Amino acid sequence: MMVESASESIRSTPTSQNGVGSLPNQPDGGGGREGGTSVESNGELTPADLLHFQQQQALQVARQFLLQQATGLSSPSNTENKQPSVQVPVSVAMMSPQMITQQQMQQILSPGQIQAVLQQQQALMLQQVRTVKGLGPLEPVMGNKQLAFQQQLLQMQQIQQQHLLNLQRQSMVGLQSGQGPMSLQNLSQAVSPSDLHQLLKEMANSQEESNKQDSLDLTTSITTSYPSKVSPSTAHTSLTNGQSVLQNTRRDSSSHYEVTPSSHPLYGHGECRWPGCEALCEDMGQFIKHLNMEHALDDRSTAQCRVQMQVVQQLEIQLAKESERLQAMMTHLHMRPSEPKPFTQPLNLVSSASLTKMSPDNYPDGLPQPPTSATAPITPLRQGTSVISSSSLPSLGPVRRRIVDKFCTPISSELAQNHEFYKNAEVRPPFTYASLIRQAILDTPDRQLTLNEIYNWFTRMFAYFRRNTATWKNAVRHNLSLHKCFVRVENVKGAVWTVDELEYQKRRPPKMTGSPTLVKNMISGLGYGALNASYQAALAESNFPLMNSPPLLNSSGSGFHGGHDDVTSTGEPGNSNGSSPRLSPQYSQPVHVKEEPAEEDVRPTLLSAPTNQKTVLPDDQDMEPETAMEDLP
DNA sequence: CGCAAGCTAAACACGT
DNA sequence: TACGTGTTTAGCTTGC
Repeated sequence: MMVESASESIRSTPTSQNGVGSLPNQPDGGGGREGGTSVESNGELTPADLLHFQQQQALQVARQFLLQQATGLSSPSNTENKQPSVQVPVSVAMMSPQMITQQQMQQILSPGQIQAVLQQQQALMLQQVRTVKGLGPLEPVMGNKQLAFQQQLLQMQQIQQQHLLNLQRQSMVGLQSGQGPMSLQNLSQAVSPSDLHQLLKEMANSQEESNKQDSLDLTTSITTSYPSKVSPSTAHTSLTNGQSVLQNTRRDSSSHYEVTPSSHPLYGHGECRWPGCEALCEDMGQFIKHLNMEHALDDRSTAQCRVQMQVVQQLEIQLAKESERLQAMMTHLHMRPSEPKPFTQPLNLVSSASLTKMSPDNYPDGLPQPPTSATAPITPLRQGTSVISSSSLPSLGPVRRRIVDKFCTPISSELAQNHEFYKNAEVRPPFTYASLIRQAILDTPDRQLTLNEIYNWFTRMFAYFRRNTATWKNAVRHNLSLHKCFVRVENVKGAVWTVDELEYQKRRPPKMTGSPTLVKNMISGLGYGALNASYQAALAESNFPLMNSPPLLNSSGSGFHGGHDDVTSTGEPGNSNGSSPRLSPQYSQPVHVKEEPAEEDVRPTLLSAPTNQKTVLPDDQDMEPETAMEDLP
């Protein structure tokens, strides 16, 4: 059977090899057409954020560049000279750009090491990029300076990718913090405008020569494994948006995207990047033709454009909102961005280690927040995947999801905070199908959904699931059938699915227990009490209604479903966390659980879920705790 | 290395 | 017959 799906396997394989795991989307990302799909998909989100992020990223790079120069470690001219002196594992060099911000590196490594890392990474990336592009080895023609700039560019692209990933993952939460100690403003203050301008200008020039094929689409870089898909133009474009200082780069002449013979914002890697279109175009000419024919000014295009505008708008709004929140959070916590803390890593690097450094309050958003962000970066780190592989993070597979689960990201919380993001961005939500299905079901007042309604919820809530329907729908069905926690009930309107909360919870604790390290870290870091407290606080703060409402206890079974389930799994596996006995079987509704793969079913008798077997749930209402939280838009 | 958990693919049964 | 819904099985990957 599997054999037959050779092509499919192949498609997914690459992704998994990347350490990203495979997603329904993955297939798309893997093969030809698919690749376009994913790429394009991401492209839909980026426009808005890009503008913001690229500014920051560019600034960051610029800052780094200046920093390096100041340190005398890596000025364009001496790039090759000094690096050999410091030995840095290639893996580190490769990872750093993706996983660690320069600040972090600076905190962890010595200047020399940092430089070495950067250089190694740059060299590697450069090589890879060139390989990808079929450019072959570096052309001798390119002077040291040019080379250096190109490297800087690559670095910038990597950073951009990283940020985009973070953005997608965190839905822009704490973006600025993610930048590290130095905020945009700080940076702009610290670095003279002229320096930045100069740097960018030069970078643009050098890049222009070497990267003519790159598209403007950042998303591509995210989805694919190509380290350098972000063309300098992208950065510039974005830059022009914010810092006036940064304007006047190569693109200053034109405020709009110009269709040069070599690049077009809607064209990249031989594919049309028009939302929803993945048409293959061998060259720019063909693309232009395609563009004019397929995407002419008509109702459809107009509608798509409108949608895109909304996406951008929403993202911008969310970014602003999240930034503001972060600001407030940091202010409240007296966290000084520039404080050189060993582990004040950007959110995306939050780990058990960093957690230990934080006080319970450090995460107003509670654990919930980090999880998402943590997932991506952490995964690669742990897995030691290369930068390249991690670059395709947007579509993390099982690994990511599992990690998230472990980090107890309350799905509801995550969703609450980022649902707009997931709704518009084709980013795979960092949750398992089971948790999503559960969320979908719990989101309804009745706590029961037909299969089709579940499908609709998926597509409504996640842009990601508007593609590859066959794949994920199959997965949904598979999950519904496979997991005991999902109970099929013959209802008036047919068969509906409900969640057996108890069963659902049952399967999670083991995980936590299973990973003593994680648990230990978390415990040591915050202590359960603290953790719980912070988590609750986070819940309370979370947008999710559910969070605010019911005390954990009530939620015991189903109530807390959303955030809680994950929470439970994480911090307080029933056993350890005495504070929140939520999981304790309080519901004694006799619902029969699926007979299936029952694990060592503890006592199926107690079902928290409003399982209405064969009939409409009478007491669904009882589960109000959940209902309360069900505010999912 | 083995196991568990997840994901994906696919075959198959049933009902509409 | 086509399609939707459910169930199952199998292969893979990843984390512990």
